[in-house]
Amino acid sequence: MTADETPLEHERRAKVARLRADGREPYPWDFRDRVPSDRVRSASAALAPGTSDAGQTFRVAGRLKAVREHGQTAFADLEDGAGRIQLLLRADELGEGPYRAWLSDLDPGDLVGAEGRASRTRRGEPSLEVRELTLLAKAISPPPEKYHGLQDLEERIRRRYLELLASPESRERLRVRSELVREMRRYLDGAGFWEVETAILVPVASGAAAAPFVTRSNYLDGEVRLRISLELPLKRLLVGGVERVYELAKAFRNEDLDSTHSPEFTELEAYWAYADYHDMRRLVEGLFVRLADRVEELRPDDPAVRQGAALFRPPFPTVDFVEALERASGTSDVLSKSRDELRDLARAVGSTVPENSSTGTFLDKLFEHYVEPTFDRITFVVDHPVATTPLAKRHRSKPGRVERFEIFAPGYELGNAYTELNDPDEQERRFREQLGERGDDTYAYDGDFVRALRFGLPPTAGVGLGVDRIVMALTGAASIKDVILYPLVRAR
RNA sequence: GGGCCCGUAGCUCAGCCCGGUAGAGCAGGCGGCUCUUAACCGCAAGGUCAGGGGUUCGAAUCCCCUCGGGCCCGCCA
Repeated sequence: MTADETPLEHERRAKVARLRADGREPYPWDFRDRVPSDRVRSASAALAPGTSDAGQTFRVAGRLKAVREHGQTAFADLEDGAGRIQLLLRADELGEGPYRAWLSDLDPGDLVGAEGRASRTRRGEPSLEVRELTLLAKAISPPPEKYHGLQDLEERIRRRYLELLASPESRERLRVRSELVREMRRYLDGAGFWEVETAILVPVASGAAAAPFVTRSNYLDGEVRLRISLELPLKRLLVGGVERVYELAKAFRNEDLDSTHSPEFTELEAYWAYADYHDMRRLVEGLFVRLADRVEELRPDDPAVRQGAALFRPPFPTVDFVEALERASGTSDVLSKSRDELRDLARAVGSTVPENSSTGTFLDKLFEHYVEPTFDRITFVVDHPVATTPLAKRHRSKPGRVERFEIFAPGYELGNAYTELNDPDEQERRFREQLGERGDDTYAYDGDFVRALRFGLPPTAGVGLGVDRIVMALTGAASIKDVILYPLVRAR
């Protein structure tokens, strides 16, 4: 036994050695002409129990899930991407010697190819009556327990492959996410948006107030950061004449992981020239309907999905940030309160944000405390105070406000959109006001972005959506870890 | 950062309160069985009880520390 080998693994390595000694390759190169297992299943369905169809030969390949030996007959479950099919092995069909050899050489977890004919057992189970069996890859380590699977949450995350191979449900979650992301792209592609990729490694992490990951470039002989949002590079593209653009990719924030936050998360940001936030709301609502339709198409019988999809169907309630906050908190004239007054109000409701936080931060804290918990459906919060949103254009008719909407699902934020601020001097002023008010959790000052605005950014609407959270809400996932394949874990 | 909880065989879990030879099922080994499907029956095997320290005649069990994880709260516009 090698140092980290368990007795089980030792046993299975011995089988590999036995196969090789026998001239049979335990890791062959290919297995041609296989069909998905559901083809066998449907061919079997037509048969009478206890019969088989000698007319057609099928070749299937997949993972061996269970072997039920029964003397001169044995049953095995083979699982592939299309599902599960039972293999029927008979000593009189395979020959006593080969039959015995197969049963002693094969273990649950092995990848095998099988050739045979469709049949149905006496009890009616669709099966493949096997004429020939080929080991395609020997599993040295045993799979998780066949009935309970892999339960330990830590193991499920650290060794995602084990969860996936043990649980069709986890593979299904992965498929649904993949299809939903594809649908987002299809929707924006169809609306004439170009998909682009902007830099992940940046000199200044801008576009949001969050702590970046800092790393080092040997080439630059200095620090670089991982982006915390996609916003500013995308808006620069509109200065350059690109009119509709989106990026669907990861952003990184140096923060804790909990049920709704992950230090690396997937964002969808889209920018649309010659449009405002009313246009953007229509675009987003159209996307939500498409996603709701798609997810119900994918999982029509899943009650959590039915509930999730229903959330994403308009009409959505609209809540005015200031009115809602004033009503819920019993405070009047929130917009004319000083930073210190707002700080005291936030303190009074238990917020422990730093003393020197910005006016916008205190307003957000108050909103979070008084209004957010009341959302029981997807809600659009609109027209935030200017101080909360340094990159948004001031409201055309409501003084002290910006043209913005924020989208909330019950329990967490899904996205954020506004008519983009395109006045370079006002942008510079707004950045500096925040910097002046407070130190480290403000938006990083991106001087080059202000310089870009001086060349003219068209009137523009932009949106940022949390892709992981949208998938959560649509599928009824309780934790972001259910929709992110590899959440950040400590090395062990 | 604070509080509570968890870590026992490859996997799923008992045992911990109230200290006294470390258990079961699955998987694996050997034997039996020609229609099972969490197959079944018999036999044998499998352990750094997360790690370290302490209390005790004796610690998986009680105490302390460390590591990893979970949940809640805080922080993260």
